Amino acid sequence: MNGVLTSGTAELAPLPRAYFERDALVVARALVGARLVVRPAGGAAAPRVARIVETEAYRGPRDLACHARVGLTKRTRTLYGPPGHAYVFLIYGMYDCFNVVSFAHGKGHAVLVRAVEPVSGLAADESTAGPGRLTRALEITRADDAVDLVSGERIFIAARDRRPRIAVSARVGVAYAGEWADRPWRFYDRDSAHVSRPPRRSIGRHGERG
DNA sequence: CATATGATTCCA
DNA sequence: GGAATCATATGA
Repeated sequence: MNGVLTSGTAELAPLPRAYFERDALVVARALVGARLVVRPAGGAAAPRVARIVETEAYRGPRDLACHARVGLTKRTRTLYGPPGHAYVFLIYGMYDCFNVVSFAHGKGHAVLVRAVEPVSGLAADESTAGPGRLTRALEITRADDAVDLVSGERIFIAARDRRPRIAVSARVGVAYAGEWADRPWRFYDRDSAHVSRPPRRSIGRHGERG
């Protein structure tokens, strides 16, 4: 299984390991517009394909919003593992969050995927805006923790087919992290209607554009 | 062992 | 505004 798929005329192939071997801040920005592909268990059903429209960078133990702040534990084993693997964790006892381990083995960097927009193979009525919603729609669970995203077997990420207009903001839901919560480490597609927390709609000509 | 809490979502 | 719901982290 090399993971190569065809979607119309576009080829979907897994991004290489080197793509993920960069600071999470770089990977987070690069992933906006990339496509997330999930092969349903069993392999009979069509792959689910979605375009990533919102991400956040988490940058290791010094970043007090990052799970890596507690050091290497059973939970953070994957986060501290090699880049290009999925780090999936349960949040609030109810939702699974999908992350991509980045930078280098032992660094504790990851990129949280916060929203995607459906491309193919997804139920049209299910929302994919929000980290808990997209995993539910794509059927990504903690069972997928530590899967290799480069092998192309179960989950992989394919390059963007066009360059999105990217906006930046502070990360969501990390107020406990003090000054780290204010870092502009959230990236989203300005033109997507599937971002989890859209910017305030500007009224008139004085509104900022993202 | 006991307790607090979270990279969220949904409902009133 | 508040509940749901539970694995993880931390302290007794």
